[in-house]
Amino acid sequence: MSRNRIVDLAEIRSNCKKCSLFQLCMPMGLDDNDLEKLDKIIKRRRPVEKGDYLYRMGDPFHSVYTIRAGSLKTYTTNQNGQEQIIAFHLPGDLIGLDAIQGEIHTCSAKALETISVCEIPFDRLESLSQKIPGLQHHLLKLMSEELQLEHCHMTILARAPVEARLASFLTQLSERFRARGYSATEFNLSMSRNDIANSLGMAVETISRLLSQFQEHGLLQVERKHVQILDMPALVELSNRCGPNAQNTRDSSHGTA
Amino acid sequence: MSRNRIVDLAEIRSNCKKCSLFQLCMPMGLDDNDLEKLDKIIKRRRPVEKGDYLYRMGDPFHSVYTIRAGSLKTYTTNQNGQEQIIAFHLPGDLIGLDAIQGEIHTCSAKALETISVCEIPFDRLESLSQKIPGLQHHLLKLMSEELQLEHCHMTILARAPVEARLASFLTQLSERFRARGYSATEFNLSMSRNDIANSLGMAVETISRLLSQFQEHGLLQVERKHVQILDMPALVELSNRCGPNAQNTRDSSHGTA
DNA sequence: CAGCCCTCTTGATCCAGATCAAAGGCTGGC
DNA sequence: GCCAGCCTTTGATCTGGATCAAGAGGGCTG
Repeated sequence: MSRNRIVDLAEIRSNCKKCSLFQLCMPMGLDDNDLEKLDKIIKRRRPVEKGDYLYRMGDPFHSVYTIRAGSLKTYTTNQNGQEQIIAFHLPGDLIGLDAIQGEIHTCSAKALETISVCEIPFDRLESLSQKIPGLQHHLLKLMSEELQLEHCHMTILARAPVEARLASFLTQLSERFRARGYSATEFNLSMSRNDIANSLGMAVETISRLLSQFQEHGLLQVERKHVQILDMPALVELSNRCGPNAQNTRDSSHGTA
Repeated sequence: MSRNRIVDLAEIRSNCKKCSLFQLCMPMGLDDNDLEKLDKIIKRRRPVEKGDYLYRMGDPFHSVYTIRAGSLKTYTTNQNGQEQIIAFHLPGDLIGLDAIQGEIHTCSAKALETISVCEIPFDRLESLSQKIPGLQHHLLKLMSEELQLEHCHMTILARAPVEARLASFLTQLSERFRARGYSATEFNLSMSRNDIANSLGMAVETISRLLSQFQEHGLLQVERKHVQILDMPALVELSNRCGPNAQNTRDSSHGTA
């Protein structure tokens, strides 16, 4: 199981200071002393296999997690057992902060592929951030950012036509890849069409149709999980157009507006 | 303008310790010493009139606000000028924390009626919470709670049929009134039907029709802004049923399932 | 007090996108 | 290497809720 992961494990043992994701997950401007303190409270965990849970809705809350590699989804489950995906998370993301209130996880976190994470016991993080002002600010900032992202997502869910939803999903993902030093125009989707549909409040069939349509219109190239964005400005334009008449804006020869 | 508000102003000048909302907006367990420190950084502001802004999207972020009386809505505006309501806020709510990241307000906050608020300069709140562990924890907890509420809202926006959306809105509002010591079954809606529709991702007409329908089914009594809930269990049931066949569950004689 | 405007309600129609159906492709297991 | 099962795509149909339309009621203004 872990035989072919020895290299990963070795890498995982490296400390915060050497971690390439450090700038994403933790505050700039911590001095070496603070860094060491932080490093001490972090537990490196064994990789989590695809489909496994980092935590489940209802679990007691003890730790938050930063993703070192791979991606995962967080989702809630309602009375009828239907799941609703809240967000997808990429390397550098800090997850679990939504469970501080109530001290019970209100989402489940499931790996979309094999992932590795750092576990940070929350009580220790909290007392550490009591001592390190930059850390406290960083935590608040991260939660604030999460709120902003969700506001954006809510806006999309409430009003946007399907084209805008998918375009928005793709451009946002692209932006996040760019921020992590990956290509912004070419990437692999770690989530299924079903997951995309779920997170955007749509049907799988609609996702599939739209991807084909986007490809036809020359916005992107899609082959199974692999996506190459060809016309980013058009996609961005589409994603902003949450109003009426959100059709192809590039080729206006047969546009409706 | 403020001539008929002298009494309010007097009340507003009272300090945190005497404030009836204190338990809602600030952490339990602060000792008198801490309380005084907190009290010192809080500015009491003149009432904000109905329709006025506490802050606007794009404004630089300096302060967070606790609502002392009245209610307001926060909303974002997209490229096309369409607004999307993020949330309604009641007395005791602390708002503005979503602007920490970026230090620019990403929502506008507009009074639904005349409100009074306490303004808390964020930098001072932050350094104070650096000294008072309970305060830091409280801030984190409040943001965590906000995240949870938004997850819930997102779930509703993504999937729920209109009956569930409205039922959920009403039961949540009821719950919040109860938490503030008001009646959970009889209250006035400070927001217009339009605002309700907007926040739930629906059309005004649908809100209107559903309210009539709920009334016909004996779930509630509604007269303009005034609402009296008659069958809370049924409403709760409706609101949980985010799945298919979310019709009247009480009278199963003509149910579809 | 009349008039206007704005919010709300109710009815009729329409359509975006869900659902139903069915046929490929991959992928993982044996 | 082959089979089973899932994921994805594409087409056909259906429907929930939006949109369009038209009053009705309330409240603010002059």
